[in-house]
Amino acid sequence: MLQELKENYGHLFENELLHEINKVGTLKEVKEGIKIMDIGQYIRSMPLLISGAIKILREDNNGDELLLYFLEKGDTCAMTLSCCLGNAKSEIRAITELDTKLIMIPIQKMEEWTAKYKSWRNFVFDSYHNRLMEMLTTIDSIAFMKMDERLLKYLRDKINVTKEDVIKNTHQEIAYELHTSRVVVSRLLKTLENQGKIELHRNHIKIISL
Amino acid sequence: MLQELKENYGHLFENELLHEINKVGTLKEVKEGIKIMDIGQYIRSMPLLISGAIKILREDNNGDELLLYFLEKGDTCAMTLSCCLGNAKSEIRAITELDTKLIMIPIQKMEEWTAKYKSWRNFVFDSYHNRLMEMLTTIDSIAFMKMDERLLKYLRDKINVTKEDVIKNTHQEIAYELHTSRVVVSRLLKTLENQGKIELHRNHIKIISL
DNA sequence: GCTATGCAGTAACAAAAGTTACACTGTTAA
DNA sequence: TTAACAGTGTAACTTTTGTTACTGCATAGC
Repeated sequence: MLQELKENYGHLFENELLHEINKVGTLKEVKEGIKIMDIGQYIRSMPLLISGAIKILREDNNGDELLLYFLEKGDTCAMTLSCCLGNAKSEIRAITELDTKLIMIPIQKMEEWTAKYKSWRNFVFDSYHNRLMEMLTTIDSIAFMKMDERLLKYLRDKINVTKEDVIKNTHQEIAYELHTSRVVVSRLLKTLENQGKIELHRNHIKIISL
Repeated sequence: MLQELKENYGHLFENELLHEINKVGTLKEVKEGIKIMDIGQYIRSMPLLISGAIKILREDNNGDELLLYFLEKGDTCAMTLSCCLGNAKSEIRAITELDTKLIMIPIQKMEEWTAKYKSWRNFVFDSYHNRLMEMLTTIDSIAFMKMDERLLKYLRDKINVTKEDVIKNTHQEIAYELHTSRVVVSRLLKTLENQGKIELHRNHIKIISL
């Protein structure tokens, strides 16, 4: 684990902290599509992403979903940080988008390290900053953009995360994450296909140029 | 200023920190309707709210606005915190909603106090937490609610902040903050009036029961 | 092979929101 | 006093999004 830690967090944390993380953290490998945190669940540990990606979703009372953003290598979940401190329940759902490696750190260490290591404080503040900025981007999307633009952004974000030119999702799944209906997604995807930007296939979408 | 500090932040900060704030902070009184921070502006100090309220707005490329949330007594602006650390520009606009008293703290103190005072760290983390939660609420509104519900929530939030039963805004101003059109706001307000929930007047709205 | 099922395409329609246009009414400024 | 203007009410219309319904097609399981 120390090897992976150094590769991904070596530039951020001093050696002493890296060794502390190595001592108390546990490496977890999670397959794609696994729910690793749900709304209302209590949070006992904090994840540091080593590889892969996690999608963060919000849900309303009716069970309607919305994709908020992705977490990637070097990220941590600011929502988790946030909830740790308040000893509160999770407000979001987290599902692995890819096969993912992460180091789980017991929340007790949080406060200790925040006092002890400046690099840890900076990391935590940076995480909060990044998440606030992502949330602003999300708000921009749903407040200011029409569904066709939002769909385009969705496709772009997706290939950015997966590093592939094929999106393996059904129209229904995309509809859930954008909080719209399958028919609307099919309609808009079809016009993108007519514009030569994508190719539609059963269960996957080939990206030509976005 | 020390008096006001103790009243509003005495339960949060130890005496030593209160005195430090008193030493380096400057008390500012700002009239209602003043823009105290704009998008793209650099941030040099951090505000602690003593009284009044500030509304935080987001704007897109076309100049379209959206109200994100209000800051009140005891709050600080997590966006400011966030930008201080990154030495970045403001991503939001801040306008006083009421006559407002605040203490401005030079950003240099931020890091020093974060290392030195546990209570300050907790305050900063709490602020981040609160802001993330507000952002989630905002996302819930625009993603899951129809315009009529959003308008109702807007009116409720407004009277919560101002502690009055009269909202002194034109339909056009409300439309800007909800990012919709004046006609739509007039239409929805009229149905609320027909339901006996409000009374419409020129330049103000009387709240009956929401 | 056949059938059940899930996925995608499409039409037709409904609802919500946005737009344009214009009338009316207080208020303000000349 | 009168003209200009800002704020509001409302109708008519368009656009966008959501809904329902039905089709065909591919695949998995029998």
